[in-house]
Amino acid sequence: MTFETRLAKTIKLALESLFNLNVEFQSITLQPTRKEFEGDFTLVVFPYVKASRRSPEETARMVGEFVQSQLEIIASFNVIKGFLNFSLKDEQWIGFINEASGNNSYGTLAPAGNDPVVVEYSSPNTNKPLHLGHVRNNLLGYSVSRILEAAGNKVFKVNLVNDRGIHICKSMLAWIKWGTGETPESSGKKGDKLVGDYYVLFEKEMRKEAAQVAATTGCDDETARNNAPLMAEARELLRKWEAGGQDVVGIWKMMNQWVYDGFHSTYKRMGVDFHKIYYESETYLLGKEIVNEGLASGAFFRKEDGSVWVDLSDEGLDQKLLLRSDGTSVYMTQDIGTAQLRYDDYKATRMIYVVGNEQNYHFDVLRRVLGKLQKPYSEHLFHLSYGMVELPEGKMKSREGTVVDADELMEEMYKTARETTEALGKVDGFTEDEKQELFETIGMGALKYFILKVDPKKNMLFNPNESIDFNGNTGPFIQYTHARICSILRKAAETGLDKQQYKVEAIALNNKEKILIRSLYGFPQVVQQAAAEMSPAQIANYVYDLAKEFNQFYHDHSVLNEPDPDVSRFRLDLSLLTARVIKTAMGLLGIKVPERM
RNA sequence: GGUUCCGUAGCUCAGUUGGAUAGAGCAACAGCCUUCUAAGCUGUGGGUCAUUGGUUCGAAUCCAAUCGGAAUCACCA
Repeated sequence: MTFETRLAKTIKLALESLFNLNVEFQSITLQPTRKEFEGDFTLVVFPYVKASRRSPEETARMVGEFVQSQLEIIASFNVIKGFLNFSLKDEQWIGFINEASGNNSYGTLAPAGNDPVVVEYSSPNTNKPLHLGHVRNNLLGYSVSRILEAAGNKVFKVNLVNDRGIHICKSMLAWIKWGTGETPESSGKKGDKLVGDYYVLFEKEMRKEAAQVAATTGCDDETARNNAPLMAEARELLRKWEAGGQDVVGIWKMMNQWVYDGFHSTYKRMGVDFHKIYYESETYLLGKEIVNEGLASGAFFRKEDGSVWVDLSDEGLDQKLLLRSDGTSVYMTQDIGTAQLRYDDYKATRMIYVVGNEQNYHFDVLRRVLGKLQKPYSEHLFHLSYGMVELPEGKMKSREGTVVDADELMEEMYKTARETTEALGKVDGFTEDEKQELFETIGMGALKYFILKVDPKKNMLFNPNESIDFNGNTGPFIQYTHARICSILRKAAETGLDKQQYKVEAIALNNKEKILIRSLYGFPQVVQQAAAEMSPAQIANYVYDLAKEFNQFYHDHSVLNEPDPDVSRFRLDLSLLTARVIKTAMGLLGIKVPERM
């Protein structure tokens, strides 16, 4: 039973016997006492003054006295206005550290197995390399998966690759027309970059044509683009692909494989992975069947031109297209199919889609459409919607060349980590391999933390001209704190301090120790909360505070040079648990922590 | 125009589900390495929590309106 639970139970008893007031146990909320006041847990008594018919101070004093006399873990209490602050006995806190420092998986739960969750993330197109927006998506998806696992869920990470459609045909067409057989091997380019270049080439040439069309016919931009001869060729290619034309499918497979090879290395460096990869080319037909079922059951309707629609006007939305008049499927059709497939594959109780907030409307419609179909899982879809990464000049635009490429960004982070670390002279005793690994750890740590510390639903700003910081509220700051602790642990192992025992009653906690202990004590709750809200940012902010608190403790008090052997030994446990929580928390963000840096 | 989201220090962001005097980092300035790693620690300055009302013991947090910004409203994905 947690300290809070025991306190709350006694408080409930106090309210009953002192004021004849019966309150819901759940409604008694204790909060950590703010640092500027003395105490560990605070009860706000204002809600009870009506029933007590006494002043807030008097009410608090009476409850405090009752609780202190009944509950042996309480050392003292104080009252400030309507705030009742309880202090726990030191031995309780020390006992907690003693127990938790012996628990290798402190803060996380074992997977229950009966509550499978599917997290879809990444879901790239195969015509463009991954950029900063994808980085946010991937880091969020991976981290949320880890956090849900830590909260006891069985998690399946899946990726749905958008490998078909008109956009792929554009890259293919450009490669066929102007590629002269170029391959990743012959060009030395990464496969996804190569294919992306042909997509850009197509757009460039097509725009030239469109400009001519517009000049001769005087039509608007959009019409001009649709009437460009290259667009007609691309559509023809798509028809051939859908008809299963051998040569087209061959090129398609080859070029997609180049892209997958390229993505694979990007994913690997980013440290993300998947249980299963779905391909739209393999799933896009499934949605049609379901739509036809809906048509038969009357959930959907057909218009005169043959197109199929759902009417959501009774739910305050619009009519939405589900099948084109030529019978081909649209985005929504595909998502209806993949939702069903995923449900069949995993019997998931929750299906989480990590997708940008520009698709909020789409997922709102998807859930309602599945509801119309009376699918049991329609209530269990969750769109984890995240904000865009913006540059100082606004949105990233590929046309203006302001897209921040994922590979280049990671390489940049590596270089900055190397320069900074070497300038500090921190790697003198390192082998070449160890250096490489350390620079990578620090560079990726800085990048990941920078992105994950921001609340997912908010837009965030990235300024390419200012390198991501390594000081202050950053990944390297936290990594550094971990490395410092590891240094203490190594030395303690050399002197044999870690083998000794200590006497609880010989220790009186100081303020910095208490603050640190309370933070450590709160870790499991933070994990649960982050899982409930699917917010890695909560983990990030927690672990930053923890690292800061350790640094303050470290600055004011020594572990190894402490003359009192009991205190020294206890502080070693405190440090050990801090290091472990830092490592676990950073792991939930997909960030490694070095033992030396 | 409809819908959804956002607005907190010069900049980037927190703010524990309605609690005490709104916090960090960066940037600026001033200190701290003979002591477990100075990627650290300490201090100074910086705020009408967009605005106005409402709800109540109590509001950055909840409600309404207004202002400002973003996304979306395709037989694109």
